[in-house]
This record gives sequence, C-alpha cells and structure tokens, in this order.
Amino acid sequence: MTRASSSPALAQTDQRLPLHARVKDDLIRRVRANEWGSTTPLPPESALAEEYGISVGTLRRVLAELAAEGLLERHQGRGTYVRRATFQHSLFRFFRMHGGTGQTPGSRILARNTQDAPAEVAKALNVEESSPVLHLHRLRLWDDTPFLVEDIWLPLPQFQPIANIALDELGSLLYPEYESRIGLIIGSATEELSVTQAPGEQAALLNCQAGDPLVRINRIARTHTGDVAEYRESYGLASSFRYQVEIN
Amino acid sequence: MTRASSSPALAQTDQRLPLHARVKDDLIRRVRANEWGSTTPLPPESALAEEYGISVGTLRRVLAELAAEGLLERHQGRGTYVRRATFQHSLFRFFRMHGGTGQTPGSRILARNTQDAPAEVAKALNVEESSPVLHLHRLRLWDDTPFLVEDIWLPLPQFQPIANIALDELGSLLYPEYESRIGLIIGSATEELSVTQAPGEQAALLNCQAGDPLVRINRIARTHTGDVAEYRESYGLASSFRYQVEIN
DNA sequence: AACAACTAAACCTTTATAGGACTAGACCTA
DNA sequence: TAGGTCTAGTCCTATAAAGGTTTAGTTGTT
Repeated sequence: MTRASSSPALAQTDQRLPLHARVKDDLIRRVRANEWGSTTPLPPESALAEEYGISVGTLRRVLAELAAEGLLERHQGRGTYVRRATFQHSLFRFFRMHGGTGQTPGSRILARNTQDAPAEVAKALNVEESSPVLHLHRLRLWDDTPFLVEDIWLPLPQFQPIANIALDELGSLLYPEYESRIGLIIGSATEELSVTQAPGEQAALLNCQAGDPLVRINRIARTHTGDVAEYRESYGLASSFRYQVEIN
Repeated sequence: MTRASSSPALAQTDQRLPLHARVKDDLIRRVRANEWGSTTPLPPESALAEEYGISVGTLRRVLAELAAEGLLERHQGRGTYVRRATFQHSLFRFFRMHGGTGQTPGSRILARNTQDAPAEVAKALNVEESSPVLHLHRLRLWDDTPFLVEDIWLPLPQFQPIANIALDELGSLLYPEYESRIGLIIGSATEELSVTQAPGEQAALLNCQAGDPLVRINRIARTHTGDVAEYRESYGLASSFRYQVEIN
C-alpha cells in the first residue's frame, strides 16, 4: 500500500493520485504516443500488471475504464487493442438525403492548389499566417446528386504527397489516403455547426437559390498526439439537415 | 457460482446473463420506478449486496457502471443517490448571446390556452388526436432582449394546475414548477435541431426580418418512467447559434 | 485436404479481505 | 452559542485467488 516504490513508468505521473489513476494517465500517454498500432494488441493483463508493479485487479479496472471511454477495445480470448477513431458522432451523419436506401456516396475534387494560408486557416491549423498550405475544393454526392461543398486545407510540406498524385487516384474518402500515403492517422476531431446563407457559388453547386440557408460545419482534425492535421469547411443545405441529441 | 438460488428481485431478469448484468438491469428498473427520490440515498453497498445475495465487490461494479453512465451519483462518506437530470447537453446552451457575462435570463408568457391537440402535438405527446392539451406561448430573454420563441404543449388533465394558477406566479423555469405543483420530475429528453425561415410572427418577436434563417429545436421531455410529459418547439436566431461536438 | 479434438493464451466472473478516506452528526468544551 | 473532537456509517483503494469462457492455432485423424 506504500507509494514509494513503483514502476519507473509512473515516475512522471502525479504522486498524489491513487494508483489506478496514475496507471490510467500513463496508459493514455502511451496510446497517444502510438506505442501500439491498432492491429497489434497491448501486452496481456498479467504482463502489464507486472510492468507497473500492481495487481491484475487494479490493472483490469483501468483497462475497463479506458474501454468504456472508447479508447481501447477488449476481446475475450484475443486481447486488448487501441480503437481506431470511428467518427460515429460526426455531424455529417445528420444530413438526411431524400432518396433513402440504395444510394452510393461519392466525391469529386473540383480544384486543388497551393495557397498561402489565410488568417482563419492558419489559426485553425496552428501554423504561421501565409505559410504554404494545400487547398482542396470538393463536392460530395449521393448517386451523382451533390449535397455538400467542402474546402479542405492541409499543411505543407507534410501533405506534399497529396499534392503530387493524380486527382483520379484519390479515393472518395480522404483519411485512408492520409494513412496510406503519409502514414498519418486521424485520431479525433472537433466540429462546429453554424448556419449561413448561400453565396452564389455554393448555391450553383448545391442546386439552390443564392441566399438559401446553409449549414456550415467546420472541422479541425487531429492526430493521436493532438497535432492539427486538417481543417475543413463544409456547406450543405439546411433543409436536409436534422440533428438529434439525447439529454439527461 | 451457481445461478439456481438467487434473490427474488432477480427472478424477472434474464438468467443467461452474468450476475452483474442482471443486478444492473434490476437496479435500473427500480430507479425508473422511483423507488428512491433524488434526496434519499440508496441502501448502502453492504445492504444492497445482501439483498441481492451477491458479494459487495460485484455490487460495487454495478454501481460504478451506473454512476459512469450518469444514472447515479456516488459520494464517499455520504451515500449513493439517483441523479437529477442536469440537461448539461441541451442544444439551448449553444445560443450564444452577444452581450456576454453580466446578463440575467428571463421569460415572459405571451399566451396560455386550452387546445385540441393538433396532429403533430398529439403524436409527440403520445395522446389521441384532438384530446385536450394546455398550450403556452412564451418568450425567453436575456436582459429583456428576446432570443427564443417557444410553444409548449402539456397533456390535460394532468397539467390542470398549471392552467389554473396566475401567470405571474409561474417562475422563469418551468420544470421546477412541474415538480412543485404536480410532483412530476423530468428525467430525460430528446431534442431535434433543424433550420427554418422566420414567419412574420416570429420575426417580429425576435426582432429580425421575415425569411431570416431560424434554428428550430423540438424537445420531447419524459419522466423517469419514460412517459412523455411535455412537447415544445423553440425558435431562435440562427445567426447566434453555434454548436460544437467532439468526435472520436 | 478436410475436419475434429485438443491446448495455450487471453480476457471474464465472482468472492473475499484488509485497510483508508470522507461525511454527518453527536458530544464536549470554552 | 461557537468551535473543536470523536465516532459510526459510507464509499474507496488495492490485493488475492479460484474457476469460467472465448479465441486462435496445433495436432491428429480420416
């Protein structure tokens, strides 16, 4: 029950906290530091407990909490794994398309260029103003019907590979492309919803009147370590947006 | 480790489930049945464990899960309590008023009458169409500046006391009134956000142009037992609405 | 090559125990 | 009356142990 002698891994953590909290903090740190990919399991309970110099029961409590919070995934008989971000709760899910079931999603990149980061983009990406960024202008569709206009900004030179490849090689989903071409995994994001009125350009693309209300979603996407990797502004028809939340 | 003999309270639960899951289900049922108000504590761990015929460790696991899910609140040295709904996550929180800090919230009831429930309201309240309901038309303000127009429907005769009392006796918050005058506690709610354009009436009240985009929030509020107690439609200026969500 | 049986490794369930920390109220003292 | 001290009651931390279930792979048989 003494807190004097403990594993070196816990040296960095707050000594006033109970053991399980300190172990939890350290495990979060190690997950963020990408110590285990999402395909290699964490060491088994017994090994981790021994490593930290704590009992298996205490370690199990920590792992159960982290699983409940969605950071880890546990499978009886198989092991404990880092959970990939699922984006189950993205606001984008709430654009309800009229069509319904049998439709397929797609995307079309309308423009790709290198820019000096405008103030707003620089602030979101956490880079110097006017530093070079890659800009994508993109349309997202259901069965060739556009429902979302997107502007996406990526810091350079980090994302240079995305600037170089042929446009038709870019898949309809960008995050797998970041992962395969740059080895960068998006771990979390912040989205902000607001309502605007359609300027002429967006109105034409979305097939509505200039001035019609649009929902704007700004997303700042980050890696597991917390570094900002992408900033995007997406516009969709407000009339097809419906967001539900349970409160208590 | 046998599952044959167990507390009578568990007889109703699924015998194939592990003990902790069955106890959890039963505790949820008892909380919903209002067995403990939010001021009287649940029985202590030791008593509950004995009642269910399980060990304290297993019971603690269940209580910890329920606390993590927000159904219970635990206080070392004091006891375990049913948690009152906080509505921390209500969409209303995201109407950002320009003013800022030192302002005070208020509300003004513009109209109160008894109606035959319109189809939409009847469906939301889960009552027969054209059955009698109480309707409130209300303005919510910051420092006398209106920012939200609300229509509220309540089932009769249940809410008759609210129909009878003088309007100036109704406080600025309704849920405490339901609680003190009817003994009805709101336990959860579902909110749905959509965007509309202001009709003339709302525009005048909110001090904007007809046709300006409005955020509409429909809320269905329920008691702990799941019965619908209130339906409301609220309209606010879209330009002052900003909603943030963390995703992973 | 296909299938079944076995086995090791991993997580899961349940109980038990010893001691610690926090809270509210009772009691005592000034 | 005001303020401290004590104490019973309650939840919290940490460990230990015995047995169960699930998975993936290995081995053996046909």
